[in-house]
Amino acid sequence: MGGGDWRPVKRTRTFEDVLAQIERRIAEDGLTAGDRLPAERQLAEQLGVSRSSVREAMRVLETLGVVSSQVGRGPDAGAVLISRPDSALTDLLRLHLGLASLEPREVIDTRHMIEQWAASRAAAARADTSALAAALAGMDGARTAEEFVEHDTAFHCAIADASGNRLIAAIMRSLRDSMRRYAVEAVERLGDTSILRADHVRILEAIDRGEADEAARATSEHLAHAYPALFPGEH
Amino acid sequence: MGGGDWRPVKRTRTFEDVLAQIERRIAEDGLTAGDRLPAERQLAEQLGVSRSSVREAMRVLETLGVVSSQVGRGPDAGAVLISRPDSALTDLLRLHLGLASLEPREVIDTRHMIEQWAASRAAAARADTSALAAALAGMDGARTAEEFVEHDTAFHCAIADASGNRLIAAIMRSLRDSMRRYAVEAVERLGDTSILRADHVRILEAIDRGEADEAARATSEHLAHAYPALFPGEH
DNA sequence: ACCACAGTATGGTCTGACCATATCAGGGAG
DNA sequence: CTCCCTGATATGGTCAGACCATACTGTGGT
Repeated sequence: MGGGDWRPVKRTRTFEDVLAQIERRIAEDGLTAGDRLPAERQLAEQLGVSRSSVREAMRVLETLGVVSSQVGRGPDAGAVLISRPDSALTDLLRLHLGLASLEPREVIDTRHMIEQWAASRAAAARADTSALAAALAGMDGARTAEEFVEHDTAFHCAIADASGNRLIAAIMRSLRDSMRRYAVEAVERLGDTSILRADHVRILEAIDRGEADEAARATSEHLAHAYPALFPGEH
Repeated sequence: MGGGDWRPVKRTRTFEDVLAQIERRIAEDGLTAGDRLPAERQLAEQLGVSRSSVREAMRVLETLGVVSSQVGRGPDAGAVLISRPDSALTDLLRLHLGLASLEPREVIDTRHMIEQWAASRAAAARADTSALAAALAGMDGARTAEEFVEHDTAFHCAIADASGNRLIAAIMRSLRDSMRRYAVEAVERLGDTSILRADHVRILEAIDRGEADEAARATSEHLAHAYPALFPGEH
């Protein structure tokens, strides 16, 4: 073990270099959603790497919800910058739940925290509640548990949207997506959803009146009602 | 344009099939962190696809913090299942911040929400505070802004860890990582960090005494102190 | 018992080819 | 002139095969 001045020939993989270059270009050129990246073959030539490496970098960016690749020709073809953190977060949560490295309880608690915060914020900002009302109406017309959960999800995501924080909204949407299966089971187990409906109305009205504390409280109690159905074994 | 029974030859890309297969295998075989996936060539042969497609799937899983690839030979080589949502979240946030699809304010608010919740939870659970104390000591010995922020980050992440929710902790870590640059600038702008230190002591003691509300309040006020330095332009 | 060295399985990269798709550019029919 | 058909073309998606660097494994010699 000689001196400490050893230097690795190569620390980063080629596709990581490509990623760094693309990220640098995004920052320097001020690219935003909607702008196009060079074609794969072109990018490979520009950076002096193979197309495979460029493709692997593209896959990473696509996974992170930063680009969308379209085949064909024309203005819409190629790699276009987008901004869709939602699906990336959803995939991330789903996989880590599958690996049992995250427990449902942790996801539920996170959702509780977010939702309470969002409801309070939405009320304070006197946000528009038409989306919430529409989701509520959808829940009334639901004929199956799946359909009910669909509109329930829309309701709760609408609250997150109304908070005005897109990061919160994206996390909320991902949490709901990754928990969808559990939610459907819970609704089926519950049977009567009238209590949930009353909760929703209370939340909506609190936001409508701009009562932040009441909105947070109503949300918290609503989730307390829903929890036993989600965790039938616990108490 | 004949009848409507047209069937697409292929709706999903090959690497997406591979991803689905791997995910299915994880679920069915109950694989968890530490288990190994088959080698790329072997997987390609098993699934009847090219190695490139397998590699692209691997890149996705790696991006999501689900596998780690090691070259060479032996028990530690190959694709090993891991569970590291942190880096994936960090990359996601950093890129979307760079795309200007997320504003710093949204990240800051999210952090505020999380930290308040975590402090309250940690206090309620009477969590061990030795990690917090250690981080606090590190801040006292810090000679540069970078060093200070380093230990400050450790302090706040320790609170998130103490909440017992790994998802929250992962989000917290990612938020801090993606905001590191701003934090360093803020500390340099602030100069005197004695106020921050007093805040930290107050938070730590509240958690130590199990006073959840006081812990949340102290955290909130601490962040209120730090905000002006983060957004010097606003008021 | 130890060590040096060839063997080998692994991921990382490159090349070149072919396919499917979607637009684009012309040319012919009306 | 307009409309539609058709071939050219640019794009991502996939494949096959090769080579390299790395890191363990086993073997044979000391």
